[in-house]
Amino acid sequence: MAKHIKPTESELEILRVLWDKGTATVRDVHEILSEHKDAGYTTTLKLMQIMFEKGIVKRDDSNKTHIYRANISRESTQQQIVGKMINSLFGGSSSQLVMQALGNQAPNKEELDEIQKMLDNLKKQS
Amino acid sequence: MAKHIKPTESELEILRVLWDKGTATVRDVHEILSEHKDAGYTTTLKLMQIMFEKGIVKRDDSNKTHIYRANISRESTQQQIVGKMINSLFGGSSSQLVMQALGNQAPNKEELDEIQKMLDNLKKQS
DNA sequence: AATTGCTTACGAATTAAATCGTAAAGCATG
DNA sequence: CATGCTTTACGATTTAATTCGTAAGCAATT
Repeated sequence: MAKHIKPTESELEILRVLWDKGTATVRDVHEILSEHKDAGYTTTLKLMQIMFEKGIVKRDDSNKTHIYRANISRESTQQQIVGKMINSLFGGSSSQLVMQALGNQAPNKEELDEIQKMLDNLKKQS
Repeated sequence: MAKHIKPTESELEILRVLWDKGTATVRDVHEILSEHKDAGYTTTLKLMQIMFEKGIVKRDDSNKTHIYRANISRESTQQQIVGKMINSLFGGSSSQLVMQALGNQAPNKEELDEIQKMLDNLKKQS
């Protein structure tokens, strides 16, 4: 079940773009990345080719300019990474992570309500 | 203020031992790590020497067998890593991370209460 | 004092990630 | 069809992290 796929830091940056846009060419991705990072076009290309080989992204290569999309979901990736972090950095205690995140950077009113709702649900079950 | 120190995966494993025990020799650390990982003794030694050069750990070398301790706190390291993750994976929304963590692995009753307390505090402020 | 065992130091090899240069192919336009 | 622009492919280099082999020092034991 667990896909054991661990995107690297750079791969995550690319995935974020693909998750946001749905589909994108190498150039699309590169333009967005280069706002905050400077690496050549072929670097982005190469990374996306490697991601394709790994199965992290899919692509439509029926045209000259290939069109990429993510092949792993944002949610499952978040879950994987958060889960690993809970274990490696918080001794398996998710509440420790929650406290840290809340203390770190407080959410606004709507977000607080959302969290409260989730908390109420969990309380009912326990 | 921000120390811009980014421990690697292996360094984090060592830090966890040091945070737990307070002080430890290379052998102490190695014994614990080798329960779950197999790498030679000198590998652990080398890593800890590098961490010393980087300033991540301190050591008392007044005796032949050096005694190490962490030089960055568990809390600040957690904060740094969680903060980075919120930005890179959750678009800056800490509540998204919180929801993910809670859904991932539900805390027990006491932990839920603790989180509730924290939430109440945040609500008062907003 | 020789042997054994544990320690640190340190160079070197390995592995993995990221970067880039160059070539070849497609396609539009003069 | 030649020129120029954009694309992919791919090998090579660079950089960083991890791993290990070997030497040297020190201390206890024989």
